[in-house]
Amino acid sequence: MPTSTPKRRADAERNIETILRATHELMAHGTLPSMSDVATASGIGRVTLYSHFPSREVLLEEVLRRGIAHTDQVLTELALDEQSPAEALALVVRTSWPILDRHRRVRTIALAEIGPETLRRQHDAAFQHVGRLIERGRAAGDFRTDQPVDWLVATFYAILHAAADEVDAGRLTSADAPALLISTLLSTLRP
Amino acid sequence: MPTSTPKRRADAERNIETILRATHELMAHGTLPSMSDVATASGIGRVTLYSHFPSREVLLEEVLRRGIAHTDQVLTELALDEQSPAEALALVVRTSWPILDRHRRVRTIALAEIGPETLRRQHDAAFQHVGRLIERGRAAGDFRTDQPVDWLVATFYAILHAAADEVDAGRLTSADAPALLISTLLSTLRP
DNA sequence: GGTAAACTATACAGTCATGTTCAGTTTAGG
DNA sequence: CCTAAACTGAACATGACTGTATAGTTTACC
Repeated sequence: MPTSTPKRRADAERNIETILRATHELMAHGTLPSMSDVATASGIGRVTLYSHFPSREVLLEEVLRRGIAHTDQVLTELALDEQSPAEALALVVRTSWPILDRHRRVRTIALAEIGPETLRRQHDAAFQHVGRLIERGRAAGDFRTDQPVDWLVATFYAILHAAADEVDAGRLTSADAPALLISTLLSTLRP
Repeated sequence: MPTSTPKRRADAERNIETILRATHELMAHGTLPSMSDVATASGIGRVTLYSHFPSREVLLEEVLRRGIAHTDQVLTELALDEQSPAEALALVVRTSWPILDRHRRVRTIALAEIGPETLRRQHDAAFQHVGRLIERGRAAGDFRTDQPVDWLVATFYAILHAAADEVDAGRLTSADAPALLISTLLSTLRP
């Protein structure tokens, strides 16, 4: 579905893209940017910025929405259903890892500004991929059935984020992470 | 060691206590409080507040420091070394759980204000209890040795926090959490 | 009961961010 | 090439917060 097209001029379109990219960049760097920060970083006037995004909240939400939509698309393209549960899990980890590495801080920063419930709702799409995967694994007898699926999904993402934090702290290299993750995740999922 | 006693009057002492409690309360409620907020919530004048804590940063750090010191003390008193590793793990979970429930948000809120490195340094004390426990379990052959201890500790806390988040989200009850946690944690730690 | 410590309210200075208005310039696109 | 869309900087109004200073009142404690 094409996003509703209110006949924007090409330069406007381009600037919006620039703004969103710059905002993401700033957030990924760890700071909650002010509108002035965004304008400066984008090389765009503050007034123009406001003409595209009526408030900072809207801007941040849009940055988040795009990131999650992107992740969702990538996970969808993996065609997880065509693999065995264990293979699919490894695939998800190896694919999600570099993406997570880029989006993790954005999520944390946004968390402070917009509510956790908004964030959660946005995230649900991505969560569902893992949820389906786990349910399939349970049906096939590969994964444990003595704990709620919700909990297994929650631990899955918690462990993923833990790895990201460990990389940040310098106690783990980004290259070592996937293997370690798959090993730990299988431990939590196996019967 | 008695904290250095610069001859404060009893009412001052009492007010400081009140301020710290109120600040903790506000942070636990999910908001990063301003100095005015703290003063109002404490029923104490803003000027008095400043006379005890020269800046907001100092106040927040002190709140955090006390929380961690308290946790550390509780964990120390458990005498973990006198139990088997698996029993000690269960004990840590059951003990840490209610404490975590009260301090988790404080930590998140503080994170936004003071740097992550300050927070990390403060947290290290608590982490060491779990670190020692895991190393002891490895030596006894009860816990796995194919992953770094640092990683096992990181997953331990990540899973604990995940449970807290699930309770927040209403997908898990606080009462069910400990059993689920112990089960999951043992899965990640067993060889 | 006297004195210094501690508290209070009010007021002020300074900073920073948000969002808006205006008047003027550039540029996309038919 | 013309016009409307898009952009620009400068200025303005507003509000929140941080700290500090002042002058006066209450209270702990010897």
